[in-house]
Amino acid sequence: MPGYNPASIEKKWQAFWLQNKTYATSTSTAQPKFYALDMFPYPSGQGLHVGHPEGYTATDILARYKRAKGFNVLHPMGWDAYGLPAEQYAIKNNVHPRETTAKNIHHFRRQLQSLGFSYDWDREVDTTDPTYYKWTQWIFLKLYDTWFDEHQQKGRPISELIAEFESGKRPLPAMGNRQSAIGNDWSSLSPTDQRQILANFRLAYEAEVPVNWCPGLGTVLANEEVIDGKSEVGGFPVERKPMRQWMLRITAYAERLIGGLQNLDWSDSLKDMQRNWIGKSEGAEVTFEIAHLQSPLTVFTTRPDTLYGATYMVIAPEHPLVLTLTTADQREKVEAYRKWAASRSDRERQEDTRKTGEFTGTYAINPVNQNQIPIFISDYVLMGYGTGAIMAVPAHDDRDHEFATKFKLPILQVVAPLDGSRVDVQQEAFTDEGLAINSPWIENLPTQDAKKKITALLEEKSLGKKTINYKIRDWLFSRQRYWGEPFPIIHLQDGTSVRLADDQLPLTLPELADFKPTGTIDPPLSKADDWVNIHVLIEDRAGASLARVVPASTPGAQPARRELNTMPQWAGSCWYYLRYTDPHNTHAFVDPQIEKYWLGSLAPNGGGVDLYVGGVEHAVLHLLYARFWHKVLHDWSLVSSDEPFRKLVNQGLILGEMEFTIIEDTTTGQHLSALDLPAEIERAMDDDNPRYKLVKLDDTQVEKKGEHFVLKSDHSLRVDARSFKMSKSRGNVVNPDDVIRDYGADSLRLFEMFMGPLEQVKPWSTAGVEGVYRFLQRVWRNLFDENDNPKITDAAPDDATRRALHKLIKRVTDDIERMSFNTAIAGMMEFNNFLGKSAPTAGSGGAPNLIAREVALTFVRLLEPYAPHFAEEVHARLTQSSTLSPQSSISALPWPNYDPALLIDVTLDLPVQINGKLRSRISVPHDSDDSTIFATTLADPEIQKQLAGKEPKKKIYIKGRMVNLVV
RNA sequence: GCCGGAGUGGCGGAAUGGCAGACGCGAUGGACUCAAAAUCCAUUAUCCGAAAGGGUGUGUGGGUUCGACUCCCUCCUCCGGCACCA
Repeated sequence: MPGYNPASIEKKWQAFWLQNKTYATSTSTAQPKFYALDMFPYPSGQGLHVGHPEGYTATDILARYKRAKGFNVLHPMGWDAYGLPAEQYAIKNNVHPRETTAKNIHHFRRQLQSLGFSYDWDREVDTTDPTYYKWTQWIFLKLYDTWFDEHQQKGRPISELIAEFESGKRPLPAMGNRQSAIGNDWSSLSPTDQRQILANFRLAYEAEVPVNWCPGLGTVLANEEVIDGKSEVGGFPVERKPMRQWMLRITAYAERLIGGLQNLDWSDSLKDMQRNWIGKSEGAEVTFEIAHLQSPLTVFTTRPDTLYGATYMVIAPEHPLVLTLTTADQREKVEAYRKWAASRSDRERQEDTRKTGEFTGTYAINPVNQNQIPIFISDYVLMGYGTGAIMAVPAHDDRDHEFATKFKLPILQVVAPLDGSRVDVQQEAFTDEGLAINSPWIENLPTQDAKKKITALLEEKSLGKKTINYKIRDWLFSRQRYWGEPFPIIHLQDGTSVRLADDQLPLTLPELADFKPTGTIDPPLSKADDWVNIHVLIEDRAGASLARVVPASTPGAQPARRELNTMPQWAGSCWYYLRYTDPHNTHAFVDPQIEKYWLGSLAPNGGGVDLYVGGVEHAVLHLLYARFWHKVLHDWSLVSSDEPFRKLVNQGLILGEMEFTIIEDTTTGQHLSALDLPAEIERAMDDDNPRYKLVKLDDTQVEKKGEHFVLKSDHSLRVDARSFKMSKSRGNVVNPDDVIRDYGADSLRLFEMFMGPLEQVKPWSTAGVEGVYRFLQRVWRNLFDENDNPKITDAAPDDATRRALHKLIKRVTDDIERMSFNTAIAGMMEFNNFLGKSAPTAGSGGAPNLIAREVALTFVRLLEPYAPHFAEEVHARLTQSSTLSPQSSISALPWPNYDPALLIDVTLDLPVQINGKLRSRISVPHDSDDSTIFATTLADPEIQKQLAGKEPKKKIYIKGRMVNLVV
């Protein structure tokens, strides 16, 4: 069958590309480089959905374009293959997660290859491969061996900290109540004590922390993985519970993680999401003495200027001083409140924010005026933020106002509006900035100045200090799961832990027949007895301990146990972009020279990945975690840039096809609008045998009336017209395999790029896929006759065609550079329509003109990044290569250049406006001077009619664009 | 509530200070066909008008400008994120 037939050509070219390694990245570092990175997928059992090809096509277009521009392009793909779903599936179906993972990877790889992406498949990485996770463990140990020097704002080797302790340059920190026993001589400490001290500094440390324990999954979850008190995966309830966990000290890097955002080419919204997550707020800590008590209480506030308005104080129920502060007669009530607050889940707390609390019976002394103010406990104050205690200023804080009103506490105004207006703070808190009043130290100062002055005074009198707080908490880094990277950590009998020696990596995951959760807090790895119980020799490395696993019979060997937790799924994705640059290195996670070439600051654009595209769902977590690891590696001079991802784009979600729906009452056959459904109907639809059902309508049954869609047959019935997120339950999921089967990969790629701007949310449209499919058909028919013989001539193209072609080159090139793919495709469609007019297809009447070979080849060269199989096939047919070689691929052709002289039209067709309204148009030679243009304009009959003899007050000519006359 | 983004035909969208609606979908009419599909041609913001032509029009109201979808201010709506973070 002649004509464009994607099914037959796509397979052929995919095989050709793989066989010839057409898209292999060069190991030479002579050329300029371009690193186009996709967020690697979790290979789920569902396979690809249409959202994947969206971002992947965008980077593929850039990769293909940059190759044609002479760049050495790194465009890799891999698998983020550890993770809960594989383990859940494995437990349910009793297969090893390794098997399902391998199967899923195979499926994903086949699907991606069927889309024609130009990945270098020799650089594939798999986070579950021991040759990969060896280095994940190695980097973890780097974090373990790092402490954060606040002064230098930099991670430094733990050995340098030891050296500072040894030399006495840094005093030994206190160790709880053993302070006096420790002394101040590092080398006289026992190894156990030394290890305990160091553990307080390491970026990777163990801590007993209240965690989100999810009994349903048998694991703890990060805060980020808990949504509304339920697990993000599976939706199981989550409870708070203190457990020993591995933590990463990401909080130490908070300031640098904020600062680093500034120079990144990321969207503002994405940067804001990261900033909000880190949650920096500047304020002051203020110390309040407690009446009749020795120990003072410190609060954090961002409004120190309202200190005179503090009429009471609140501490969190879990605050360690609660019991000390509570008087005997209040004890019973306070205890009861504490118990009640502890039993409340996060969810309940979020849903019910009405203020509750209890008076402790004790008073604090306001340091600026010596007023005694009552101390309450309440769960609206969180232990995890600031100091877990606040000064309450009900006149100027909504939450304090609500509490004060309920507990009948005094409300004292200390800030007045700037405009002199009156506010009634008894009724409502005034939270804006203004002028300080009733505040002797700062009377009449505007808020900003008042903050500065009172903070300075507090510091002077040792009553407080300027403080910065962050919302971000340390990263909970361990999971009670089987399917993850084991920690290269050994627990000794003295209760301390020690890292494994580098040369004993990778620490491979033990084979377990039964990897189900134990049902207790013990992780599944506790079942691997032989693996867990080992003997080690402890070595001393620059003062730090290191464990080496040895046979039990080895002299000096001591019994020990391995860490039973595994790392979270984020671990492997924190550094995969580095591994792609040097994926087979067995000596290092990446070779320094290679890293420098691909990510170094010597690169023209300042280092990091040149383009990173992925879903917005990773806006905070993955991107924050990866940036954190990258900065630690940078502090070790192991990577040459401070930021990993210079330019980042989030592709918009693809929604399901637009749906028109109404509701049918099945008993009466009556139709109802599906908009604003009464609650009882909505409920009834969930019944097993629903009285009401949703009726989907064809778009021919519907029309627009005013603001709304209505039924054509009944204008009074409003139709619900909406696109929904694709979901199995809605039945609106589009499978890319089906689209490829029906229209081919090129049409899928083209359509996803043509739908609209990459970053935008947009609905799927099957008719739209057909539209781009027809476009490719038309291109084919313009170039080949009904027997697939080329309608091509070697004669030079006519002037108009040449000009149109050069305009197209410029347009497509500029549009790719700014990632405006939809408009580039529109340009190619226009050009093809132009070709169709000059070379009418057979059957349409006109005598078929032949298209110049040069024009056809340049056109498909521009089309290749979007529709590579199609372009290869056309190129091969037009060049009539009988044997296919790597050089015969269209990708061996350079990107065309345009001749700027050809972009200028010989005659200008200028619109003429009078007072900004279009009235006429004139034609002038493109090089006419202003006076010629105005003369032509005034001579124009239409303009003369409009002016009716009036002389324009002002004549404006915008070069090459338009003329405007002001009368 | 706070932060960010967006409002343009029946639909997806184009135009980032200079001809609003490119391109595509859908729709309508026509050609080809015994017929259908496919393909091709034409029309397609809206109002007035037979037409020529003219008026209006980018969520709302105002402003800046010779000129505003585009910049500034007000309000409204939708989407995304955060949310008792002191």
